[in-house]
Amino acid sequence: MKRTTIEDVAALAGVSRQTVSRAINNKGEISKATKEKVMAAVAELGYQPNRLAQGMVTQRTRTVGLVVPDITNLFFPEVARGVQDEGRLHDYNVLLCNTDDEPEEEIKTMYSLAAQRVDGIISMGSKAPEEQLMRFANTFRPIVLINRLFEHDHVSVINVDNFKGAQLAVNHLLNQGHRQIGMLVNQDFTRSQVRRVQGYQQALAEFDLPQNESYIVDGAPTLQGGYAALKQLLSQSPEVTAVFTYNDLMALGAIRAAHDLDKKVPDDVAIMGFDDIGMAAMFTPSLSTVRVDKYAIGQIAMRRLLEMLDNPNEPVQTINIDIDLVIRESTN
Amino acid sequence: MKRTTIEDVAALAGVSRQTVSRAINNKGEISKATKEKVMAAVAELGYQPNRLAQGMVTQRTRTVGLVVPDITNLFFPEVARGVQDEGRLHDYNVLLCNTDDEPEEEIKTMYSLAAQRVDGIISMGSKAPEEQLMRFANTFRPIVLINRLFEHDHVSVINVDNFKGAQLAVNHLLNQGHRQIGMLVNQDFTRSQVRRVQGYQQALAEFDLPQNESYIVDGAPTLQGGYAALKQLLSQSPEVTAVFTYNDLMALGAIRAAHDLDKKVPDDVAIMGFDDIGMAAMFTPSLSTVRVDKYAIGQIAMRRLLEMLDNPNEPVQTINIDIDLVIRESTN
DNA sequence: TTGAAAGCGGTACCAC
DNA sequence: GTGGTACCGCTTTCAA
Repeated sequence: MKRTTIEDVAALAGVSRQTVSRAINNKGEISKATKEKVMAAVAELGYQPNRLAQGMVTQRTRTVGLVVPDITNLFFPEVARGVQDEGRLHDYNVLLCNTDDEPEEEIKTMYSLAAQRVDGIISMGSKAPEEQLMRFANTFRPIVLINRLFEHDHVSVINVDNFKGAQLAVNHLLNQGHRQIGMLVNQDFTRSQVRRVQGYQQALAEFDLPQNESYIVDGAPTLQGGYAALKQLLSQSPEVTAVFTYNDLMALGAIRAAHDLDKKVPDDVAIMGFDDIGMAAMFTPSLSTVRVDKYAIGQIAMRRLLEMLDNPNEPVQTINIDIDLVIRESTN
Repeated sequence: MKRTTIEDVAALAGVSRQTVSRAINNKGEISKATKEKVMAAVAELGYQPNRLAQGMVTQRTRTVGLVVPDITNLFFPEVARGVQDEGRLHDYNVLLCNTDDEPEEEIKTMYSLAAQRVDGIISMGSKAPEEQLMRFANTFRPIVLINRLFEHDHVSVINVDNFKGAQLAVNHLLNQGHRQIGMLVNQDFTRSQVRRVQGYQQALAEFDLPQNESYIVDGAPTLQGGYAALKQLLSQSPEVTAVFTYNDLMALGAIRAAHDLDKKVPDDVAIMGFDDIGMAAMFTPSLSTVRVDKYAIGQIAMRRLLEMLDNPNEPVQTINIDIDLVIRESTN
């Protein structure tokens, strides 16, 4: 299917290609009459410039890459929307890639995006080894990393205040009178995971409570993971009366597990999540959690990327996203 | 940041550009010795071919466009994963676009994807006017449409058996003894919406039950929409004992609404959804629903697109995706 | 087996 | 104000 080119438009309008280009891009001097003639031809042929060709010469593709562990995880679609909506405002398209948390896939993906000449990359929950990420950042810019600590002058970083969030969450449980507080977490050593555990530990420490290793139970960051992890925790340590989870998905799975164990939430076990996904408010009991504005994260990341594109020499930034506590029925 | 080009590799290896191209693409005759020399240079420079340039000459970008109403809606991320995973197997990337169910945005998006020279487009839940879609299909190929009826020799269609699914669902409720059965639905006139309502009506008709217009309540296809719609339905028609919803999100919202109205599910109201999203099994009560293999839909759509790309002259296909009933706690 | 030249569809730069 | 020409980085065609 031969598509119409700038040449066709030029021929129909009886002008040169450059004139067409000027008319379309509102660039350079051009008489009103010619411009109208050209635009008429454009409309008649339904002409749209080939973005590849434009990209070749301008070295800009108006495309960014968004790398996430798994778009199926309820956290990421909202971030993706933020990125896309902000991108659309600036006529940018988004290439979405999943890594399944595999560092090699992640690195491969980033190089592939670079080969496709995206203008920038936003990567969330990166697990790539420091050194490989460094090597990549040396060859590509700009990059925005979400929830990963990293220093490089091509890389801006956006971090949720995971430590504070976890601290607030556990403090709330403590203030409710709980003293045996467990945590369900996916031990994947990402920054957000580590910080949430540290916040949990800090809160306990400030209450002069002992750190009981066996109160921290490992599990996948999913409904099923939380379900299994709570069952394990309660069978090992039946004295536990409250649980803080790595994310809402795990928390909702845990609530179901409690239900299946004939434990009432929050009377027998209080459960507190992290993220505030849409489902959290509708669940029965509705979930107390730490709210993270996922959409805003996406928006901010995209804005940062565009700024870096416009001002390549400006120093990179580290942005902290604030969080707050949402108390619902699952804690009391 | 100047990236290394084929020229750099050629210079380092001491050969011409075409020889490098041949070595990389395993195309044409080339001696083993030269090839090794070239590959060494490629490795040393970390060279990756510019995909834009490749696309310009081959007229293939190895990129497809995926158009969805809203990636935030739990149904779509799984389909997107199916598309991407299948795409990745063939070295394809996916441009993801949201339309927010706005026909104009949808059409604009498709033209924009065409301008970016994606090799094909997969569009889900299209609401674009027939005539505009037709005009677009005349200028672009190939296209795969999911859940929209459309005939064009550039367009393959994938349909979930919505009619049968709705029929099965309502039949189950009828077999449980329910006779006052309501439906909560987003009246957006998409194919899937219309067919699900028709299936509901057909099931009632086959039981010689009257069609009560006021039993069909309109609502957004979201948690909140289902929540509000159930409240409205029960206040208008308190005699209703069972409800079938357009999708699981509405069903889960409805369950919460029933809870807030002090109605037991399923004892006071039975609730049946559609889609079987991951959350359905974890909710309390867990949700009876019509299972749709969303991941498979994405996979199949991508495969179909690749086939159409490989065999442009083969006639297009219409593929039906089968469904089945999953009975859980919310009906009995 | 290898290289030179043309061209994909645009834009930038420089004449006129 | 408008047109000619070079060139972005690659593959295809054809000649050597």
